[in-house]
Amino acid sequence: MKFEAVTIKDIAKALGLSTSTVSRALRDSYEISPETKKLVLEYAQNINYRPNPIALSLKEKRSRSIGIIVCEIANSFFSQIINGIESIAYDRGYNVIIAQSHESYEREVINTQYLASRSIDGLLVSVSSETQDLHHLKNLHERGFPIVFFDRVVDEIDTHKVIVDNFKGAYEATEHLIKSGYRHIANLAGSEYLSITKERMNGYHQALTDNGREFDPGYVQHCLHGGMVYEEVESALDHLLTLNTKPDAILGCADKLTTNCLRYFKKRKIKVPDDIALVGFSNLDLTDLLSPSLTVVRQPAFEMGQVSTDLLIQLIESKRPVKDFEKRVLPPQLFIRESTGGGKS
Amino acid sequence: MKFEAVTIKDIAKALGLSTSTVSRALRDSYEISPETKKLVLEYAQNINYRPNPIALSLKEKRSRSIGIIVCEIANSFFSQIINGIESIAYDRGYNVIIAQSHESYEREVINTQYLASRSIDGLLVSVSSETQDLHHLKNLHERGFPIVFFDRVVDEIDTHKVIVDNFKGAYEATEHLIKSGYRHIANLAGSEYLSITKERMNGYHQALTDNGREFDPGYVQHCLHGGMVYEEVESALDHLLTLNTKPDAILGCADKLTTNCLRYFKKRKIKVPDDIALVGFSNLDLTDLLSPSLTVVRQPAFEMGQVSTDLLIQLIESKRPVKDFEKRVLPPQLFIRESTGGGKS
DNA sequence: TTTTTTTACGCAATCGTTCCCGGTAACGTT
DNA sequence: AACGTTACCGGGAACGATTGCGTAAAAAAA
Repeated sequence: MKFEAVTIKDIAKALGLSTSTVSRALRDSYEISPETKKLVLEYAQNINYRPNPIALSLKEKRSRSIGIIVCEIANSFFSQIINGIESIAYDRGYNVIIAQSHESYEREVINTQYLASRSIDGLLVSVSSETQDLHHLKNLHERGFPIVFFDRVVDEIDTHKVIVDNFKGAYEATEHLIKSGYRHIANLAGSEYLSITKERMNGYHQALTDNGREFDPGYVQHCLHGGMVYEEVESALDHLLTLNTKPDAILGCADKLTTNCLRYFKKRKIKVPDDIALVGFSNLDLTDLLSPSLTVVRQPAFEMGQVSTDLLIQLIESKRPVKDFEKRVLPPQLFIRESTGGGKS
Repeated sequence: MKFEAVTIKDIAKALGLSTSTVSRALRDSYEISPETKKLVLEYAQNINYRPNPIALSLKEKRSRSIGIIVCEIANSFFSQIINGIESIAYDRGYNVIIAQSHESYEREVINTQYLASRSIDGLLVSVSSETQDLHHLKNLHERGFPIVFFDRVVDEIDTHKVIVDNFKGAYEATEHLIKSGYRHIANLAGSEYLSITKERMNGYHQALTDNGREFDPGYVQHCLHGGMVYEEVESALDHLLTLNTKPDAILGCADKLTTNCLRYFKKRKIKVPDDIALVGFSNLDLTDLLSPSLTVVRQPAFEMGQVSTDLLIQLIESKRPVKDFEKRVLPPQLFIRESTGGGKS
């Protein structure tokens, strides 16, 4: 079942003109008389002519679309980022194609190749939890393909990057726990390969030492898939809760890590914050409605999407190769609620 | 900064062949000798040749991509649907382009036109809350453009449709409330224009009358933007709670309607389910973690995405115009939890 | 040896659009 | 009258790939 669109040729034929003339008339060229222009424009309007973007892409060697690679769109943080990306991209006349890795390295590679072969003009990437090897992206980057990393960035590739101050976020969250009187703070961390995991780990570490606590590696548990797999969280917590001195507070370093942690506690009837406190990185819109309401580090996701897209489009539209790359750091925000014994709200 | 891809011409030149030969060799045509094939294939492999999909699209008059129009991807129900769509689409070699209406009719129209002009092969649509006029879609449909509606469907356009049994979902939820002893059940409904609103309304109505209750229109409050705007929910609830006989239970007919309802109760310190019970349509993954845990009608979102995509691709790949359209109805599922006085879980 | 068939490849058109050329009027300048 | 300008428009190549058709050489059949 095909769908026949009207082309510039149809207009030319109908009006007894050449395609060149029609094309120029439509683009308002000075070489075309006002009468002809009017004629063409009106006719085009009538039959609802739309230029074929495929043909344009072929000619201009650009598709005016950008690819996004994220782990999961069913994740508030990333869907908010995508909204930010969209808001800028559409304004600047770019289309957006989203691909999900579902935290799988393999799918990330496939998606990258797929998007690259779809002749997109640039790529916005947040790598998967599993990703260590970066050849799939390095390859593109070396051939001059515009890439911007956001949130989960990588050191090995030199290009624009947009992140939040994960160090600060984790630092403040940890310090808040300490100031609230918690003594044994565990870190439920994501994949060790991720930049965000390391940065948050450092913030956690620093907050501990700055406040005269010692950093105990035994209190750190990594979940490779960042909480996507409940069993990973379960076994991490099982481990933490069998330690000699059980932690009395937990820092959840990702959205699903935090909510699954809460789910675990609920299942075991462990009271938060009475038995154990919980603070987590989360961009969910309803952490205030959870039981108990969650103290969270919230990230400016929408803004992150906007900034990344702006940088990417700069890269795409730059006449000559860009060599000076920047790293934008956005501030996170701590919301104190019941799960750390904080105020109701 | 452009990115030069290797073309079939480059291969032809390098190997001293014509482009036709190279093309045929790559497509494994019988007209090409085994040696030439091997030569071409190996060289193509070496320089990492990928056929230009834009050129292919132009030639074949199809882009192997489908458009999706939803109100919001930052909504579990829709992001789950999108995952379902993706899972089928990618398997069948289709790309997916997502556009959000944000419940705005205007943006829906713009997005439709945008997608249509992007030469997508078909469209998967769930209309916005505001949508009444359907010219933008009718237009395409009449010109033979493949469209499949899901969730929020429209009567005026005859094509494949995939929905859940909203009547049943609302009926069972309402009946559950009645059986649980609630006497005055209000309906916090979405936009009056939406099919799902009407169907759920009917289920609610029928459950009341089947159980010897009378249907009181005063207990029905519509929110045009389906809970996206908190103030709409607020004023609806304000109204309901000033009635002479206040409702003692509420049926929230959309995800955000339900969560914002809960937010309202929390703000006013209204106890659920003691002061008032709440059951809602929701596909959130953490309704079990809310305070109180929510009794919900859950919809098979992923499956809905799969079925819709399958039908759309059938439409796209059908040789002749399809005249026989089907309406698939998927079953919803009721999960009973604390918010209606139900079991812990 | 001649004719026919097969094999293996190239030429050129095509998809929709843009844009470099080139061409032809009409008009103005010397 | 001869030439230069300007205004306006068309021809055709190009973008990357596919494909129907034509054809040379090689192989098979006569």
